[in-house]
Amino acid sequence: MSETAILWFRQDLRLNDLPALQAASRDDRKVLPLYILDDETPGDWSMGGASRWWLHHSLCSLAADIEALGGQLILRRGDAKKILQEVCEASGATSVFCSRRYEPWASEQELLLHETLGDHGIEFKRYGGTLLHEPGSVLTLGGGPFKVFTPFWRACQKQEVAPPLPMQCDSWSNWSKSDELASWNLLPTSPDWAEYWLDHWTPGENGAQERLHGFLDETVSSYADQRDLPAVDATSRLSAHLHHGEISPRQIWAMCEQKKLELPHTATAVNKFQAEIGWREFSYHLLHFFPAIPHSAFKENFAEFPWQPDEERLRRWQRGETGYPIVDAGMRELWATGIMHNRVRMVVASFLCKHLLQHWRKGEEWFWDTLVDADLASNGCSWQWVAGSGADAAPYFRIFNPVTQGEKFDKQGEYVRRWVPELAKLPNKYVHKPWEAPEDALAQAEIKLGTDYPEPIVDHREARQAALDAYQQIRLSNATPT
DNA sequence: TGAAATGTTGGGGCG
DNA sequence: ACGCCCCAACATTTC
Repeated sequence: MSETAILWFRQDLRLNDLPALQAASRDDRKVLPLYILDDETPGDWSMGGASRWWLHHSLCSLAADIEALGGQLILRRGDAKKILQEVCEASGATSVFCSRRYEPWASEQELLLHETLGDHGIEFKRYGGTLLHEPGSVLTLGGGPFKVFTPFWRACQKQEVAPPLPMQCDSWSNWSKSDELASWNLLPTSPDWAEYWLDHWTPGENGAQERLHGFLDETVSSYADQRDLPAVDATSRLSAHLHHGEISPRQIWAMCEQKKLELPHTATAVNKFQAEIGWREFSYHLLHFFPAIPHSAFKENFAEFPWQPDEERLRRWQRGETGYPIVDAGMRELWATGIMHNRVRMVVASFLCKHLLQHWRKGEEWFWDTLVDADLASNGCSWQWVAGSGADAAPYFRIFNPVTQGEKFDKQGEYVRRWVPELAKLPNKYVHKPWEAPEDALAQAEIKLGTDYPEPIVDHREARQAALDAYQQIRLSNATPT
Protein backbone atom coordinates (compact mmCIF):
# COMPACT_ATOMS: atom_id res chain seq x y z
CA MET A 1 0.00 0.00 0.00
CA SER A 2 1.35 3.42 -0.93
CA GLU A 3 2.21 6.00 1.69
CA THR A 4 0.58 9.37 2.20
CA ALA A 5 2.44 12.68 2.07
CA ILE A 6 1.02 15.95 3.30
CA LEU A 7 1.52 18.82 0.92
CA TRP A 8 1.40 21.71 3.32
CA PHE A 9 0.28 24.81 1.39
CA ARG A 10 1.44 28.10 2.84
CA GLN A 11 2.25 31.07 0.64
CA ASP A 12 2.34 28.95 -2.50
CA LEU A 13 -1.29 28.55 -3.51
CA ARG A 14 -0.73 26.99 -6.92
CA LEU A 15 -0.22 23.60 -8.52
CA ASN A 16 2.21 24.39 -11.32
CA ASP A 17 5.92 24.95 -10.80
CA LEU A 18 5.60 23.74 -7.25
CA PRO A 19 8.68 21.66 -6.36
CA ALA A 20 7.15 20.56 -3.06
CA LEU A 21 4.20 19.00 -4.89
CA GLN A 22 6.43 17.15 -7.33
CA ALA A 23 8.51 15.81 -4.48
CA ALA A 24 5.47 14.82 -2.44
CA SER A 25 3.90 12.86 -5.26
CA ARG A 26 7.07 10.93 -6.08
CA ASP A 27 7.56 7.27 -5.10
CA ASP A 28 3.92 6.49 -5.69
CA ARG A 29 2.79 8.54 -2.70
CA LYS A 30 -0.75 9.82 -2.23
CA VAL A 31 -0.80 13.54 -1.70
CA LEU A 32 -2.90 15.10 1.04
CA PRO A 33 -3.18 18.83 0.29
CA LEU A 34 -3.56 20.86 3.49
CA TYR A 35 -3.82 24.56 4.25
CA ILE A 36 -3.50 25.75 7.83
CA LEU A 37 -4.66 29.16 8.93
CA ASP A 38 -2.20 29.85 11.71
CA ASP A 39 -2.79 33.13 13.50
CA GLU A 40 -0.68 32.19 16.50
CA THR A 41 2.81 31.56 15.19
CA PRO A 42 3.42 34.78 13.22
CA GLY A 43 2.99 36.95 16.32
CA ASP A 44 2.63 40.59 15.28
CA TRP A 45 2.54 39.62 11.65
CA SER A 46 -0.56 37.49 11.41
CA MET A 47 -2.31 38.18 8.15
CA GLY A 48 -3.90 41.58 7.60
CA GLY A 49 -7.51 42.18 6.60
CA ALA A 50 -6.97 42.69 2.88
CA SER A 51 -4.75 39.61 2.64
CA ARG A 52 -7.44 37.55 4.36
CA TRP A 53 -9.96 38.62 1.77
CA TRP A 54 -7.55 37.54 -0.94
CA LEU A 55 -6.74 34.31 0.86
CA HIS A 56 -10.41 33.35 1.01
CA HIS A 57 -10.82 33.61 -2.73
CA SER A 58 -7.46 32.09 -3.49
CA LEU A 59 -8.30 29.05 -1.38
CA CYS A 60 -11.63 28.69 -3.17
CA SER A 61 -9.77 28.67 -6.44
CA LEU A 62 -7.13 26.22 -5.26
CA ALA A 63 -9.76 23.90 -3.79
CA ALA A 64 -11.63 23.89 -7.10
CA ASP A 65 -8.47 23.18 -9.07
CA ILE A 66 -7.58 20.26 -6.80
CA GLU A 67 -11.10 18.93 -6.91
CA ALA A 68 -11.02 18.97 -10.69
CA LEU A 69 -8.03 16.65 -10.44
CA GLY A 70 -9.77 14.30 -8.06
CA GLY A 71 -8.45 15.54 -4.73
CA GLN A 72 -9.74 17.59 -1.84
CA LEU A 73 -8.03 20.53 -0.20
CA ILE A 74 -8.12 20.12 3.57
CA LEU A 75 -8.54 23.28 5.62
CA ARG A 76 -7.56 23.50 9.27
CA ARG A 77 -7.10 26.35 11.67
CA GLY A 78 -4.70 26.70 14.60
CA ASP A 79 -1.05 26.28 15.52
CA ALA A 80 0.59 24.68 12.49
CA LYS A 81 2.80 22.33 14.48
CA LYS A 82 -0.12 20.94 16.42
CA ILE A 83 -2.32 20.60 13.35
CA LEU A 84 0.38 18.89 11.32
CA GLN A 85 0.93 16.35 14.08
CA GLU A 86 -2.80 15.76 14.40
CA VAL A 87 -3.35 15.33 10.68
CA CYS A 88 -0.37 13.02 10.33
CA GLU A 89 -1.70 10.85 13.09
CA ALA A 90 -5.29 10.83 11.86
CA SER A 91 -4.46 10.28 8.20
CA GLY A 92 -1.45 8.02 8.59
CA ALA A 93 0.72 10.41 6.59
CA THR A 94 4.42 9.72 7.02
CA SER A 95 5.87 12.85 5.50
CA VAL A 96 5.23 16.60 5.16
CA PHE A 97 6.37 18.61 2.16
CA CYS A 98 6.20 22.39 1.85
CA SER A 99 7.74 25.40 0.16
CA ARG A 100 10.17 27.40 2.25
CA ARG A 101 9.15 30.72 3.66
CA TYR A 102 11.58 33.42 4.62
CA GLU A 103 9.87 35.37 7.36
CA PRO A 104 11.92 35.01 10.55
CA TRP A 105 9.06 33.38 12.43
CA ALA A 106 8.47 30.99 9.53
CA SER A 107 12.06 29.79 9.23
CA GLU A 108 12.14 29.19 13.00
CA GLN A 109 8.93 27.26 12.66
CA GLU A 110 10.44 25.13 9.91
CA LEU A 111 13.44 24.19 12.03
CA LEU A 112 11.18 23.33 14.93
CA LEU A 113 8.93 21.21 12.72
CA HIS A 114 11.90 19.36 11.33
CA GLU A 115 12.81 18.36 14.89
CA THR A 116 9.44 17.61 16.40
CA LEU A 117 7.97 15.81 13.42
CA GLY A 118 11.25 13.94 13.09
CA ASP A 119 10.87 12.78 16.69
CA HIS A 120 7.57 11.22 15.67
CA GLY A 121 9.14 9.49 12.71
CA ILE A 122 7.67 11.91 10.21
CA GLU A 123 9.82 13.25 7.44
CA PHE A 124 9.66 17.03 7.03
CA LYS A 125 11.06 18.49 3.82
CA ARG A 126 10.97 22.00 2.43
CA TYR A 127 11.58 23.23 -1.11
CA GLY A 128 12.21 26.38 -3.10
CA GLY A 129 10.07 27.77 -5.87
CA THR A 130 9.09 31.03 -4.20
CA LEU A 131 12.20 32.90 -5.36
CA LEU A 132 14.39 32.93 -8.46
CA HIS A 133 17.46 32.35 -6.31
CA GLU A 134 17.65 31.01 -2.78
CA PRO A 135 19.12 33.37 -0.18
CA GLY A 136 22.73 32.41 0.28
CA SER A 137 23.18 31.52 -3.37
CA VAL A 138 23.83 35.13 -4.41
CA LEU A 139 26.69 36.62 -2.40
CA THR A 140 29.39 39.25 -2.75
CA LEU A 141 32.97 38.22 -3.50
CA GLY A 142 33.56 38.50 0.22
CA GLY A 143 30.91 35.87 0.80
CA GLY A 144 28.42 38.22 2.45
CA PRO A 145 24.98 39.42 1.47
CA PHE A 146 24.61 42.34 -0.94
CA LYS A 147 23.42 45.56 0.61
CA VAL A 148 23.03 47.48 -2.63
CA PHE A 149 20.52 46.55 -5.28
CA THR A 150 22.46 47.10 -8.51
CA PRO A 151 25.40 44.77 -7.82
CA PHE A 152 22.96 42.27 -6.29
CA TRP A 153 20.89 42.23 -9.43
CA ARG A 154 23.94 42.00 -11.65
CA ALA A 155 25.09 38.97 -9.69
CA CYS A 156 21.63 37.39 -9.95
CA GLN A 157 21.62 37.76 -13.69
CA LYS A 158 24.87 35.87 -14.00
CA GLN A 159 23.09 32.82 -12.63
CA GLU A 160 20.68 30.57 -14.42
CA VAL A 161 17.04 30.71 -13.46
CA ALA A 162 15.62 27.20 -13.30
CA PRO A 163 12.76 26.60 -15.77
CA PRO A 164 9.32 26.13 -14.25
CA LEU A 165 8.16 22.60 -13.47
CA PRO A 166 5.00 21.12 -14.94
CA MET A 167 2.20 20.08 -12.61
CA GLN A 168 2.54 16.52 -11.51
CA CYS A 169 0.44 14.52 -9.08
CA ASP A 170 -0.86 11.06 -9.86
CA SER A 171 -2.92 10.29 -6.84
CA TRP A 172 -4.55 12.22 -4.06
CA SER A 173 -5.35 11.07 -0.58
CA ASN A 174 -9.06 10.71 0.10
CA TRP A 175 -8.75 11.67 3.77
CA SER A 176 -11.25 14.46 4.15
CA LYS A 177 -11.61 16.02 7.57
CA SER A 178 -11.70 19.68 6.64
CA ASP A 179 -13.05 22.92 8.09
CA GLU A 180 -15.59 24.89 6.11
CA LEU A 181 -13.84 27.86 4.56
CA ALA A 182 -16.78 30.09 5.41
CA SER A 183 -16.31 29.34 9.12
CA TRP A 184 -12.96 31.12 9.02
CA ASN A 185 -14.68 34.47 8.47
CA LEU A 186 -11.93 35.74 6.22
CA LEU A 187 -14.29 38.07 4.40
CA PRO A 188 -15.17 41.45 5.89
CA THR A 189 -18.68 42.16 7.10
CA SER A 190 -20.23 45.35 8.44
CA PRO A 191 -18.88 47.17 6.64
CA ASP A 192 -18.00 45.03 3.67
CA TRP A 193 -15.16 47.23 2.43
CA ALA A 194 -14.35 44.64 -0.22
CA GLU A 195 -17.80 44.68 -1.81
CA TYR A 196 -16.49 45.47 -5.28
CA TRP A 197 -13.07 43.94 -5.07
CA LEU A 198 -13.90 41.00 -7.28
CA ASP A 199 -14.38 43.58 -10.02
CA HIS A 200 -10.70 44.43 -9.66
CA TRP A 201 -9.23 41.05 -8.86
CA THR A 202 -9.36 37.37 -9.72
CA PRO A 203 -7.44 35.62 -6.96
CA GLY A 204 -6.12 32.16 -7.77
CA GLU A 205 -3.72 30.46 -10.12
CA ASN A 206 -5.86 30.93 -13.23
CA GLY A 207 -6.36 34.60 -12.51
CA ALA A 208 -2.63 34.99 -12.03
CA GLN A 209 -1.82 33.33 -15.34
CA GLU A 210 -4.39 35.44 -17.15
CA ARG A 211 -2.92 38.56 -15.60
CA LEU A 212 0.60 37.64 -16.65
CA HIS A 213 -0.41 36.82 -20.21
CA GLY A 214 -2.53 39.94 -20.50
CA PHE A 215 0.32 42.04 -19.23
CA LEU A 216 2.92 40.60 -21.56
CA ASP A 217 0.61 40.60 -24.59
CA GLU A 218 -0.95 44.02 -24.21
CA THR A 219 0.71 46.20 -21.61
CA VAL A 220 4.40 45.56 -21.31
CA SER A 221 5.40 47.39 -24.48
CA SER A 222 4.45 50.70 -22.86
CA TYR A 223 5.75 49.69 -19.45
CA ALA A 224 9.01 51.64 -19.68
CA ASP A 225 7.27 54.92 -20.53
CA GLN A 226 4.09 54.65 -18.56
CA ARG A 227 4.61 52.58 -15.46
CA ASP A 228 5.06 55.73 -13.39
CA LEU A 229 1.71 57.18 -14.43
CA PRO A 230 -0.83 56.16 -11.81
CA ALA A 231 -3.82 57.03 -14.00
CA VAL A 232 -2.69 54.55 -16.64
CA ASP A 233 -3.04 50.80 -16.36
CA ALA A 234 0.57 50.17 -17.33
CA THR A 235 1.79 47.92 -14.53
CA SER A 236 1.50 44.17 -14.19
CA ARG A 237 -0.69 44.15 -11.05
CA LEU A 238 0.81 40.77 -10.30
CA SER A 239 2.09 41.57 -6.81
CA ALA A 240 -0.76 40.02 -4.87
CA HIS A 241 -0.73 36.88 -7.01
CA LEU A 242 3.00 36.62 -6.44
CA HIS A 243 2.69 37.24 -2.74
CA HIS A 244 0.22 34.42 -2.27
CA GLY A 245 2.27 32.19 -4.50
CA GLU A 246 -0.40 31.75 -7.15
CA ILE A 247 2.30 32.29 -9.69
CA SER A 248 6.02 31.76 -9.27
CA PRO A 249 8.74 34.23 -10.23
CA ARG A 250 10.27 31.50 -12.36
CA GLN A 251 7.10 31.26 -14.44
CA ILE A 252 7.18 35.02 -14.88
CA TRP A 253 10.84 34.90 -15.74
CA ALA A 254 10.43 32.23 -18.39
CA MET A 255 7.58 34.11 -20.05
CA CYS A 256 9.60 37.33 -20.04
CA GLU A 257 12.58 35.65 -21.66
CA GLN A 258 10.31 34.16 -24.30
CA LYS A 259 8.74 37.56 -24.94
CA LYS A 260 12.14 39.10 -25.54
CA LEU A 261 13.04 36.37 -28.01
CA GLU A 262 9.80 36.79 -29.94
CA LEU A 263 9.71 40.57 -29.88
CA PRO A 264 13.20 41.95 -29.34
CA HIS A 265 12.00 45.56 -29.40
CA THR A 266 10.20 44.97 -26.11
CA ALA A 267 13.46 44.03 -24.41
CA THR A 268 14.02 47.35 -22.64
CA ALA A 269 10.55 47.37 -21.14
CA VAL A 270 10.65 43.70 -20.21
CA ASN A 271 14.03 44.15 -18.56
CA LYS A 272 12.62 46.97 -16.46
CA PHE A 273 9.78 44.78 -15.39
CA GLN A 274 12.15 41.95 -14.55
CA ALA A 275 14.15 44.35 -12.41
CA GLU A 276 11.03 44.85 -10.31
CA ILE A 277 10.96 41.11 -9.73
CA GLY A 278 14.58 41.73 -8.77
CA TRP A 279 13.57 44.15 -6.03
CA ARG A 280 11.33 41.45 -4.63
CA GLU A 281 14.26 39.04 -4.62
CA PHE A 282 16.47 41.67 -3.00
CA SER A 283 13.94 42.21 -0.22
CA TYR A 284 13.67 38.51 0.50
CA HIS A 285 17.42 38.08 0.59
CA LEU A 286 17.77 41.07 2.90
CA LEU A 287 15.05 39.73 5.20
CA HIS A 288 16.82 36.40 5.31
CA PHE A 289 20.13 37.90 6.38
CA PHE A 290 18.72 40.76 8.45
CA PRO A 291 15.59 39.35 10.08
CA ALA A 292 15.06 42.48 12.19
CA ILE A 293 14.20 44.56 9.13
CA PRO A 294 10.41 44.53 9.67
CA HIS A 295 10.73 46.16 13.06
CA SER A 296 14.02 47.98 13.43
CA ALA A 297 16.15 50.31 11.40
CA PHE A 298 18.73 48.69 9.17
CA LYS A 299 20.93 51.77 9.55
CA GLU A 300 21.39 51.81 13.26
CA ASN A 301 21.69 55.54 13.75
CA PHE A 302 18.02 55.80 12.71
CA ALA A 303 17.08 54.19 16.02
CA GLU A 304 17.46 57.66 17.52
CA PHE A 305 15.51 59.48 14.86
CA PRO A 306 13.22 62.07 16.51
CA TRP A 307 9.89 60.88 15.15
CA GLN A 308 6.93 62.85 16.42
CA PRO A 309 4.15 60.37 17.16
CA ASP A 310 0.80 62.00 16.49
CA GLU A 311 -2.34 59.90 16.23
CA GLU A 312 -4.34 62.62 14.54
CA ARG A 313 -1.79 63.09 11.77
CA LEU A 314 -1.56 59.37 11.26
CA ARG A 315 -5.32 59.06 11.09
CA ARG A 316 -5.63 61.80 8.49
CA TRP A 317 -2.97 60.14 6.38
CA GLN A 318 -4.72 56.78 6.64
CA ARG A 319 -8.05 58.26 5.59
CA GLY A 320 -6.68 60.31 2.75
CA GLU A 321 -7.43 63.65 4.37
CA THR A 322 -4.07 65.37 4.27
CA GLY A 323 -5.12 68.11 1.88
CA TYR A 324 -2.45 67.07 -0.62
CA PRO A 325 -4.42 65.59 -3.53
CA ILE A 326 -1.88 63.06 -4.80
CA VAL A 327 -1.39 61.71 -1.28
CA ASP A 328 -5.10 61.52 -0.56
CA ALA A 329 -5.81 59.88 -3.91
CA GLY A 330 -3.25 57.17 -3.17
CA MET A 331 -4.56 56.46 0.31
CA ARG A 332 -8.11 56.26 -0.97
CA GLU A 333 -7.17 54.01 -3.85
CA LEU A 334 -5.57 51.72 -1.28
CA TRP A 335 -8.70 51.68 0.85
CA ALA A 336 -11.03 51.19 -2.08
CA THR A 337 -9.13 48.49 -3.96
CA GLY A 338 -6.50 46.96 -1.67
CA ILE A 339 -3.69 48.25 -3.81
CA MET A 340 -1.88 51.47 -4.64
CA HIS A 341 0.17 52.38 -7.67
CA ASN A 342 3.87 52.05 -6.98
CA ARG A 343 4.79 55.64 -7.79
CA VAL A 344 2.12 56.86 -5.40
CA ARG A 345 3.27 54.45 -2.71
CA MET A 346 6.61 56.22 -2.74
CA VAL A 347 4.92 59.60 -2.50
CA VAL A 348 2.56 58.74 0.37
CA ALA A 349 5.31 56.93 2.24
CA SER A 350 7.69 59.84 1.90
CA PHE A 351 4.89 62.14 3.03
CA LEU A 352 4.17 60.12 6.17
CA CYS A 353 7.80 59.82 7.22
CA LYS A 354 9.15 63.15 6.11
CA HIS A 355 6.30 65.66 6.06
CA LEU A 356 4.43 64.19 9.01
CA LEU A 357 7.45 62.78 10.87
CA GLN A 358 5.59 59.58 11.69
CA HIS A 359 7.61 56.42 12.21
CA TRP A 360 7.85 54.25 9.09
CA ARG A 361 6.54 51.35 11.16
CA LYS A 362 3.15 53.08 11.40
CA GLY A 363 2.98 53.12 7.63
CA GLU A 364 4.24 49.58 7.42
CA GLU A 365 1.49 48.41 9.78
CA TRP A 366 -1.21 50.24 7.82
CA PHE A 367 -0.04 48.77 4.55
CA TRP A 368 0.18 45.35 6.18
CA ASP A 369 -3.49 45.52 7.01
CA THR A 370 -4.81 47.17 3.87
CA LEU A 371 -2.78 45.86 0.94
CA VAL A 372 -3.78 42.67 -0.84
CA ASP A 373 -0.10 42.23 -1.69
CA ALA A 374 1.15 42.90 1.86
CA ASP A 375 4.45 41.06 2.06
CA LEU A 376 6.74 41.11 5.06
CA ALA A 377 9.92 41.33 3.02
CA SER A 378 8.87 43.87 0.39
CA ASN A 379 6.82 45.96 2.80
CA GLY A 380 9.52 46.22 5.45
CA CYS A 381 12.38 46.83 3.04
CA SER A 382 10.42 49.37 1.01
CA TRP A 383 9.31 51.39 4.01
CA GLN A 384 12.86 51.52 5.25
CA TRP A 385 14.00 52.42 1.78
CA VAL A 386 11.71 55.43 1.75
CA ALA A 387 12.43 56.45 5.33
CA GLY A 388 16.14 56.43 4.56
CA SER A 389 17.01 53.85 7.19
CA GLY A 390 17.12 50.86 4.86
CA ALA A 391 19.63 49.07 2.69
CA ASP A 392 20.48 51.04 -0.46
CA ALA A 393 17.94 53.57 0.81
CA ALA A 394 16.82 56.84 -0.61
CA PRO A 395 18.93 59.47 1.16
CA TYR A 396 16.92 61.14 3.87
CA PHE A 397 17.11 64.52 2.20
CA ARG A 398 15.35 63.20 -0.86
CA ILE A 399 11.95 64.57 0.04
CA PHE A 400 9.22 64.30 -2.54
CA ASN A 401 7.29 67.45 -3.19
CA PRO A 402 3.73 66.12 -3.43
CA VAL A 403 2.70 68.92 -5.77
CA THR A 404 5.61 68.44 -8.14
CA GLN A 405 5.14 64.66 -8.12
CA GLY A 406 1.48 65.11 -8.92
CA GLU A 407 2.13 67.53 -11.74
CA LYS A 408 4.87 65.36 -13.14
CA PHE A 409 3.13 61.98 -13.09
CA ASP A 410 -0.54 62.95 -13.14
CA LYS A 411 -0.45 65.95 -15.46
CA GLN A 412 -4.15 66.00 -16.27
CA GLY A 413 -5.12 65.20 -12.68
CA GLU A 414 -6.95 62.15 -13.91
CA TYR A 415 -5.82 59.95 -11.05
CA VAL A 416 -6.61 62.60 -8.44
CA ARG A 417 -10.06 63.18 -9.88
CA ARG A 418 -10.76 59.46 -9.90
CA TRP A 419 -10.03 58.97 -6.20
CA VAL A 420 -10.73 62.43 -4.82
CA PRO A 421 -13.95 63.24 -6.66
CA GLU A 422 -14.58 66.42 -4.69
CA LEU A 423 -11.73 67.97 -6.69
CA ALA A 424 -13.10 66.78 -10.03
CA LYS A 425 -14.17 70.19 -11.28
CA LEU A 426 -10.98 72.02 -10.40
CA PRO A 427 -8.89 73.05 -13.43
CA ASN A 428 -5.65 71.15 -14.04
CA LYS A 429 -3.66 74.12 -12.90
CA TYR A 430 -4.90 73.77 -9.33
CA VAL A 431 -5.88 70.13 -9.05
CA HIS A 432 -2.64 69.29 -7.26
CA LYS A 433 -2.67 72.45 -5.11
CA PRO A 434 -6.23 73.55 -4.41
CA TRP A 435 -5.07 75.97 -1.72
CA GLU A 436 -3.54 78.13 -4.44
CA ALA A 437 -6.71 78.32 -6.42
CA PRO A 438 -8.34 81.75 -6.44
CA GLU A 439 -11.74 82.14 -4.78
CA ASP A 440 -13.72 82.12 -8.01
CA ALA A 441 -12.05 78.94 -9.28
CA LEU A 442 -12.90 77.20 -6.01
CA ALA A 443 -16.45 78.51 -6.15
CA GLN A 444 -16.90 77.30 -9.72
CA ALA A 445 -15.57 73.89 -8.76
CA GLU A 446 -18.00 73.86 -5.83
CA ILE A 447 -15.28 73.49 -3.25
CA LYS A 448 -14.98 75.22 0.05
CA LEU A 449 -11.53 74.46 1.40
CA GLY A 450 -11.68 73.13 4.92
CA THR A 451 -15.23 71.89 4.38
CA ASP A 452 -15.43 69.91 1.15
CA TYR A 453 -11.73 69.19 1.00
CA PRO A 454 -9.18 69.73 3.78
CA GLU A 455 -6.65 72.53 4.00
CA PRO A 456 -3.12 71.10 3.72
CA ILE A 457 -2.25 69.31 6.95
CA VAL A 458 1.23 70.88 6.89
CA ASP A 459 2.95 73.55 4.86
CA HIS A 460 5.27 71.80 2.43
CA ARG A 461 8.14 74.22 2.87
CA GLU A 462 8.04 74.18 6.65
CA ALA A 463 7.56 70.41 6.82
CA ARG A 464 10.48 69.86 4.51
CA GLN A 465 12.70 72.04 6.69
CA ALA A 466 11.54 70.26 9.84
CA ALA A 467 12.43 66.92 8.28
CA LEU A 468 15.88 68.13 7.30
CA ASP A 469 16.42 69.45 10.84
CA ALA A 470 15.40 66.10 12.27
CA TYR A 471 17.84 64.37 9.95
CA GLN A 472 20.56 66.74 11.09
CA GLN A 473 20.03 65.50 14.63
CA ILE A 474 20.85 61.90 13.89
CA ARG A 475 23.74 62.90 11.68
CA LEU A 476 25.25 64.78 14.60
CA SER A 477 24.49 61.95 17.01
CA ASN A 478 26.24 59.60 14.66
CA ALA A 479 29.40 61.67 14.34
CA THR A 480 32.40 60.09 15.94
CA PRO A 481 34.10 62.30 18.53
CA THR A 482 37.63 63.33 17.66
C1' DT B 1 13.24 55.62 -8.41
C1' DG B 2 14.39 64.54 -5.99
C1' DA B 3 13.96 69.23 -4.89
C1' DA B 4 15.65 73.59 -3.68
C1' DA B 5 19.28 76.76 -3.51
C1' DT B 6 22.94 78.68 -5.72
C1' DG B 7 25.89 79.65 -9.67
C1' DT B 8 26.64 80.67 -14.63
C1' DT B 9 25.60 82.25 -19.11
C1' DG B 10 23.75 84.84 -22.74
C1' DG B 11 20.20 87.46 -25.10
C1' DG B 12 17.53 91.50 -25.06
C1' DG B 13 15.66 95.86 -23.21
C1' DC B 14 17.03 100.17 -21.98
C1' DG B 15 19.33 104.42 -20.70
C1' DA C 1 28.01 101.66 -29.29
C1' DC C 2 28.26 100.51 -24.74
C1' DG C 3 27.42 99.09 -20.14
C1' DC C 4 24.06 97.70 -17.06
C1' DC C 5 20.38 95.06 -15.43
C1' DC C 6 16.95 91.53 -15.72
C1' DC C 7 15.90 87.05 -16.07
C1' DA C 8 15.21 82.78 -18.52
C1' DA C 9 17.63 78.59 -19.15
C1' DC C 10 20.73 75.55 -17.82
C1' DA C 11 24.40 73.57 -14.66
C1' DT C 12 26.15 72.68 -10.13
C1' DT C 13 25.83 72.03 -5.21
C1' DT C 14 23.51 71.24 -1.29
C1' DC C 15 20.20 69.28 1.57
